[in-house]
Amino acid sequence: MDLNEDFAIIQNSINKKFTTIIMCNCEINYFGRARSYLGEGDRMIIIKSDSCILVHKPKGRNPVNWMSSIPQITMNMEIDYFEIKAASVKPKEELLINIFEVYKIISYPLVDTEQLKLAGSEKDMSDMIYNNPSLISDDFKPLNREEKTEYGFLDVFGYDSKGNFVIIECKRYTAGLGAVTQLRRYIEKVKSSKGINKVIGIIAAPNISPRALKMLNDWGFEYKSINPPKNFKEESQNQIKINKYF
Amino acid sequence: MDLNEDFAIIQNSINKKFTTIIMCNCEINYFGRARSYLGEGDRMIIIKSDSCILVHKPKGRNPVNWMSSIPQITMNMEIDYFEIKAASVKPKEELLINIFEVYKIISYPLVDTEQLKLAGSEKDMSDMIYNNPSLISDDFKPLNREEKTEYGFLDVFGYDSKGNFVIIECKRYTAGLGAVTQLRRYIEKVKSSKGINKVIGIIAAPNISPRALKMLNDWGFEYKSINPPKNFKEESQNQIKINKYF
DNA sequence: GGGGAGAGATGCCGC
DNA sequence: GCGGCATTTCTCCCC
Repeated sequence: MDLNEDFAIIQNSINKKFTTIIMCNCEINYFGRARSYLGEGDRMIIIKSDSCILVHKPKGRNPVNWMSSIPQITMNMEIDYFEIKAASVKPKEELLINIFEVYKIISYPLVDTEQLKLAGSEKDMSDMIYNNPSLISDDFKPLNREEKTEYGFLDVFGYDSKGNFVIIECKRYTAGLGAVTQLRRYIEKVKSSKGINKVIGIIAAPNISPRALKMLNDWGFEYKSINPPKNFKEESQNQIKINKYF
Repeated sequence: MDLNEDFAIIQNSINKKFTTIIMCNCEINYFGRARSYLGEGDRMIIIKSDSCILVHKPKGRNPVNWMSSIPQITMNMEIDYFEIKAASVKPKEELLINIFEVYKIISYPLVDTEQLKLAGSEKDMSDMIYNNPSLISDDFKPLNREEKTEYGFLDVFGYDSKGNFVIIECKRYTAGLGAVTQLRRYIEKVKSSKGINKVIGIIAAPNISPRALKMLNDWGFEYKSINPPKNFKEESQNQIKINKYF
């Protein structure tokens, strides 16, 4: 196959909005949020029906270059190569792929109406704690979870039998310094905004790093080892907004 | 092509460590850091020479399922379908793809020795500030950049003519609340560890969110609008470790 | 190997 | 659209 033929096949496939895969020798320039250049080598180019375009090297999990949510992809035939160009206006970005040789092309219309079901997210974790407050302590009474407030995003909050306001920050993986400063920020804001002093801060995570634990202790907060649930489930939606509580 | 033939082609391609792409109808189960299920539909499966495996839906930038750095990929032929299984021990994970129909297969040995050159990262930004301290102020004297210390990762630090220690936190995009708490943590740590009080904290970023700016002002820190450089360059490597300064 | 932090992060959701 | 934040984040780097 010569390059003109490859060019026509690819252009036709993109026009029909088929999933298109090109294995080729190419060089790549990117201008936009950053600037990148990748010299000549073999790569796999994926162009999807929603005009998102990915370039993969022969190794590694992530694309080396990409562009998504762009209005259209244009192609230009030159003498010794052809160019695939993807451009977006906001953010102003441009991806230019010069293709010198094409090894393989796939063009096929894929149909997929299914959506991924996923369990084990941080939201599942906060739901679990909300529905099973004894995981935190016997006298924890949750009010709501996953609530976005002016001072931040509270995973779970409530109060205990001593009238303390309780804020729980969940992490589905090892909690680090960032988790502790996040919790600290929420607590400071709740204290100053709501004018309450009796606030208990808790990190709920499968693990916590040593330095994060030290910082947590220095700030008088608590750590509770909890794993995210990994089963698919339904749960009730009872909620009490934080602003209704005060 | 029947399924047995597809099975053999794919197994052979994986064994030869060729880049392998399969367009097919399949269902997917994932067990590991989370749990996911994706019902029957058309997808594209990418298996690279380093045994990383990606499953893409017909739309979207990110893979719907994936697995990387796994020792090997195994395949099993069943009656009406065949299974591709990727398993890792740490973290304990398993990806199971049941393939019911194969539409297209590519198998090709890609060769790519080039590496991406990239400009415009946060490191480029801190390098630029280090080499052009007047971007911050006329009397800023940088000591080092990108230094990992016991109290955190300092993008750029130095001192001014009044003897203030200056810590700069760079962000290549809009600085948010997290950037401010990060800076605050570094400054608190420097103050308590080094016993110095005259510390100036600066966020250097193209933009800053209103709430982050308010928090920055509340804490007495400063904001300097600086854009990351987007040109390839070389720079000098003169450095002074923070521990040498004190 | 664990921990901390960036990434052209992406994606989601709420204001 | 911006902002805040999770992600099976991934990746790099350093202890």
